[in-house]
Order: sequence, then C-alpha cells, then structure tokens
Amino acid sequence: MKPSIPKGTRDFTPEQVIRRNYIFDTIKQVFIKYGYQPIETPVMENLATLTGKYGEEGDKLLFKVLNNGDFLAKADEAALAAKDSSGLIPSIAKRGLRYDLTVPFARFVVMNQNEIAFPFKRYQIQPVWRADRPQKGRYQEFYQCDVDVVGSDSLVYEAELIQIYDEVFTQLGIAVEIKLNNRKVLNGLAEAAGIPNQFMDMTIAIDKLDKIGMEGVRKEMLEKGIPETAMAIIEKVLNIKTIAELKPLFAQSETGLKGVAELTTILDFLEGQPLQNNISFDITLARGLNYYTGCIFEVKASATHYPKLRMGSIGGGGRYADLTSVFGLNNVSGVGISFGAERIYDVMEELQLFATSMAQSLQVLLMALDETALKYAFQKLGQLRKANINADLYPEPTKMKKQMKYANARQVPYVLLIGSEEMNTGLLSLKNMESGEQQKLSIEDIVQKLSMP
RNA sequence: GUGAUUAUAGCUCAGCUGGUUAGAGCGCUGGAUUGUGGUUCCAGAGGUCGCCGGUUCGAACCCGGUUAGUCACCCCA
Repeated sequence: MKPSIPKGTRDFTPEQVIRRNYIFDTIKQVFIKYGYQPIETPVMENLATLTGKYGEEGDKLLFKVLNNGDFLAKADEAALAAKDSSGLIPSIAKRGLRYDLTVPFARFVVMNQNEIAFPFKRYQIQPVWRADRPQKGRYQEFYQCDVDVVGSDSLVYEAELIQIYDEVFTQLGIAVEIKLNNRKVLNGLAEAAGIPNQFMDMTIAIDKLDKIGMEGVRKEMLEKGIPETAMAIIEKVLNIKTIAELKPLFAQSETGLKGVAELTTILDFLEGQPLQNNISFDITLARGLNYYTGCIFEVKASATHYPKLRMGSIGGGGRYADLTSVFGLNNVSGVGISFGAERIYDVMEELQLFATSMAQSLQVLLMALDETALKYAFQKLGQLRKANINADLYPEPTKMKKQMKYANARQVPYVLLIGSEEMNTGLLSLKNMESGEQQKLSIEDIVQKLSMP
C-alpha cells in the first residue's frame, strides 16, 4: 500500500522537531518567568464538555470519537433512519478531541477548585484538533501554547499578558504588531448605533475591514439588515484611531465607557515599561470566539517590517468573564492568550530566523576499518559516551567512502578513524570534517577536546 | 459547506496541435580510488503516467466519473 497520513496532519523531521522545540522552550521559559504553572489535560474530552462552546461553526469542526464496541446497537433509531447526522452523534459518540485549551482549562478549574489557589496562573502547551479544511498555515492538528489566569478581575493581568507577547516575540526575533480592543467597546458601539441585537453581525463585518474595505463592510452589514442610520454612526467610529476620541461618542453607553476605561487602565499600567513591539488600539479587532467579554488581543507579524509576508494572526486572546459558569462555578473571571506555534514556525521559516547550527547534536562519529577495529571502536564509543559526549559508531567496517558519506549526512563535526595503526599505538585519528585537518590523539585528549564548548 | 487547481521514477519536475522505446536534475547502487567525505567522470537499478470508464487506428496528453493533495472563501491559530 502507498503510505499516507490524514489531511491536515504532518510528520516532523529531526530538524523540524529541534526548531519547534526551540519555539516551545522559548515560550515556556517566559511563561515560567511570569509565574505561570504547567498543567495538561487529556486529548479527549466528553463531547458534552466541548459542544456549544465555540458557536455553531465550532461544533461542526469538532472531531468526534466513535464509541467503542457495537456502537450502532445504542444508536438513535429515528436519527439513523432519517440520516440525521447531527441528531445521531450524541448516541454514537460520547467523546471528542479537544478543540482548544481554554475550555478544557475551564473544566479543569471547576473540577479542581478546592485544590487551586486563586488567582490561578497556568500555562499549557498541547496539540488541539479541528476538522477544518486545511490550507496555508492551517492544519487539522496543531499546537497551542496558552497562558491564562483565572480568579481575578484585575487588569494587571491584561498588561502582563501584553508584556509576555512582547517578550516572547522579541526573543524569537519576530517584529510584531500587538492589537488591542475591548468587547465592551464593541458592545457600546452597537448600543450607540441602536442595534444592540445585531452585535454579532456587526462585529463579524467590521472584523473584515482591512480585508474587504469600508465598502465591503457596508455591503455586508446592509445584507444583514443593519439600517443606514446605524451604519453612519458605525462608520464614524471606525475612523477613530485613539481611545481618547472614543469617549464622547459613548455618552449614552455605560458599557462602552467601561470598555474605554479598561483600555486606558491597561495602557496606564504599561507606562514607563517600554515594549519592543508596537501596540495599538484597533476597534476593528473583534475575534470570533464568543466567550470573550472584555479586553481582546491579537498579534500579527509586523506588516511594516515584512510587507511581503502573508500570514494570519500568530496569537490571540482576551478576557472571558464567565467561562466556568457553564460547569457550575460562577463569578470566576479569566483572561488568557494563545501562541500559534505552527504559524510562528512558518513565519520564522519564511523570514529565515532559525539559526543554522541548531541541528547538530551528534559530536563525533567513529569509523572502524576492519572487524577487529569495530570491537575496539565500540569500546571507545562507550568511553566517550560515559564522558557525556554525543557519539555514534558506523555499524559496519565498510569502505571509508561510504562511512564518510554517512558522516556528511549526519552533519557531524568530527569523525574518529580506527584501524590497525590506531589500535597498535592507542592514538586515534580525529578528523575535523569542516577543515579536513586530522590529528592523532589519545582517548583522554579527545574527551577533553570534545568536552570544551 | 462553496470555488479553483494539481496528480508522471524515492524526491523536485519536463513531456509540443494525441504518434511508435515516457525524459532531466537530485538521491540510490557499483566503478575510476583496497586508510579519507562534501568536487569530477563513467555505468546501473528504478515508472500499470492517481484510479475507473469512454472517444480514437493509436491516449501521460481529449472527454466523463472517482479518489487524494494544494490554494482561496466561510471561519480560525
């Protein structure tokens, strides 16, 4: 059979894994510095935990896990006969793959509320699955790197999360644009425009502003039945660039004013602590996930630094006032952000930000020239490894050309040649693969040379 | 869910308005070179042209279907 893997999934070569780990390690180390603790949750959740949390669209994108055993025996007869797939699902699949890390985290918090000290700061780096049509920068299996804090309303956390974004991307060498908005501001806008019931339609439309332009937004909102009068107000607000200008427009909207106040406070916390990256208020930032209630964030690679780069957001997040209440725990506010490791990888690849030397972990390859030398070399291999040197042995005493070729493929900086001459003298031929230089050294000298950084 | 596009050697791809034995580069194997690689030269292995059907004297090429990948939209990291 022809080997293949499911669409939207990928294998990773050693080089890719090393690079991915570099990203994960960088992110993780910043998380730890800011006082966050790791947790992990299962790949599968009960389907009931997941459904309804991501909107109608999200439910469709959930991977469902078929029940074990004779799952059709307990299938809903009526739904089966009617070929009603969505009606059939609850009776044949009780589990699903996690869609993100935030909802499982909320579930975790509720289940462990008695052991947790609030505010609870956790980070989590695990894969998630979405039954989406894959395309550039989009996969069905991908990692998320989340930091969240629950059990506090304080806006210091919003400020802190912005600092985390700034620090991680600075360390990775990616210039980014951090965009900031507040759901309350958008709510206020809907109120001010007199269309509080069409809040979602409005935000979805204005979220596309940079893609389809003001005319496109206008057209989409008209199609959704938003009246011209409302549109005039919305259009006026969309042209606003600073938070200060926003305030007078929300005289009638308490929610809107609250949103403005929150944004002001967050920026105030950050005063005097300069960021490496540009942070900007963007009223067109909406974000799809409907559990957000307060401040929302999104990060993109800087368009001014990389005008040619075409990549969606590489991070996002926000405050969710009441995510745990569906699991029975009320009044626990949370805020968190996510790093899209896959897209960060793709961006770094495209911008050639990975150090070239990252891949070489093997320090020396031993080569034996005949059968007796192979056994001798195997002993020397043990000595080197005992001295904590990453060493390997070519397993057969074949022609040197072949062994050298293998050494090149492994990108080894040194090879150690062992034949009768070396066995007689005890001095082994250490060859520098880059310069071609070769010298005869005792095993002790070799250990010392290779132990030096 | 909607649309576009691609499928030929292990990999990346060429293959003219349909014409007889389907090519290249890289990789692989052997040799030039029995203790020295990344350069060079020579030779070799490797393909039911995604799959099924149709048109034709003749199909990798045209037509229909099907499967899979990729890209865009929706949505999202």
